[in-house]
Amino acid sequence: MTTLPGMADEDLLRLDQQICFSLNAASRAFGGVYRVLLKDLGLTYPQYLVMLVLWEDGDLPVKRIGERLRLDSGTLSPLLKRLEAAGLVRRERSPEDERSVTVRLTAEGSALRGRAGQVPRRLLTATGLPVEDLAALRALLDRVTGALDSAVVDPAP
Amino acid sequence: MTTLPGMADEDLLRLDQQICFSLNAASRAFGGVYRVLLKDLGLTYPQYLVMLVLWEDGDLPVKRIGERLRLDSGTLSPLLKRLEAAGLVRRERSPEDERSVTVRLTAEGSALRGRAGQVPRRLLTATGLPVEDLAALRALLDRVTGALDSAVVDPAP
DNA sequence: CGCAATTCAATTGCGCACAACTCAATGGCG
DNA sequence: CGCCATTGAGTTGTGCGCAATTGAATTGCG
Repeated sequence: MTTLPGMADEDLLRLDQQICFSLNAASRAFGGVYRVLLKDLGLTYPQYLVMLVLWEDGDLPVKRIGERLRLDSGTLSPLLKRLEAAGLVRRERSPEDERSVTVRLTAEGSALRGRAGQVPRRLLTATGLPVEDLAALRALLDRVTGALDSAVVDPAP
Repeated sequence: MTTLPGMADEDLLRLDQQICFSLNAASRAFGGVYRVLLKDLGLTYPQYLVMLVLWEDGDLPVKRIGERLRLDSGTLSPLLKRLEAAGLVRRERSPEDERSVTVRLTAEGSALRGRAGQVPRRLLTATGLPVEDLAALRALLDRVTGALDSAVVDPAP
C-alpha cells in the first residue's frame, strides 16, 4: 500500500505543513507581484490570464477559455462581464449554437497586448531564477497537477 | 540590465503564460484535493493551515498566526470567528495588552488533530511524486517566494 | 417525431485574499 | 504629564474560486 514506511504521522504532518505552506506562499507572492505589474493596465491577475489566452488564440467561446484556465462559468461569467465593462472584450451569443457565448477582443483589448509586453520580462527577473530553473519548476508543477487531478480521492478513509 | 538577451517579448509572453498557468493550476489542484480530504473534518484548506499552526505552536495571538501564514487580519478575523463558532478555538483579549487577541485551542480543537493524522499521507500519495521530488519542489517554491517578496517592483516602467 | 438527457452560460451563496479604513490600546518623546 | 505616532483587530468593499442550481438550447434515443 501507500504507507511510506518509516515515517510517523507526526513527521508527515510537518512535511505536509511545509509543502502546502510553500505552495500557498508562492502562489500569493506571484499574485502580489502581478498585481503591481498589472495595476496600470487596469487588470487583475485572473483577468490577465484570460487576456493572455485571447491574445494567443483569438476569439473563443467561454467554454474554451474555461478549459484552458481550469475555470468554470461561476468564475468566468462575472469576470468576463467586468472585462466587457472595461471595453476590452465583447460577448456574443453564437448564431449556430445559441447556448454558447463567444468572447471577442475589441480593438482596445487587442491594443492592450502591446502595453503588456514588458510584464513577463519584469516578472521573470523578479523571480530571481534562471529560465532553466523556471522550466523545471513548471514541469514539476504540471506533474503534480496531473497526478492530483487524476487521483480519485475518496472522502472517507 | 535585465534584458535576457536573445528572447523576444513574444517568447517571454508565452513562457510567462505557461508559468503562471502552471502555478495557478497546481495551487487550485492542491486546494481541490485538500477540500475533499478535509470535508469530514469540517475544515476548509485555510482553516486547516491555521489549525496546523496551532497544533504545532499551541496558543498564539492573531498577529503571530498571520506572520506564520502570511495572512492579515482582514482574512484571519472572520476565519477565526468561524473556527470559534465551530467550537475548535476560543479567542480572548490578552490581559497584558488589550489590543492583542490570543487564540486558544479548545479540547475539541486539540482532539481534531488525531482525526487529521491521515490527511498528509493521503495527500502525499495523491501528488504521485516521491518525497525527494516534493522536497525539491518546496525548495524551488521557497526560493521564488523569497525573491518575489524582496523584489521591489516599481509599478510604472 | 417527441421526450428525456445533456450541454452551456449565468446566478446564488459561501469562504478566502487583499486594500483601505476605523477604533482602541500602547509607547515614546518633548 | 500630555500628545501623537504606532500597533493590533476588526470592518467594509471588491474580486476570485467553487459548489449547487437554474434555464434555455441542443442532442440523442426510442
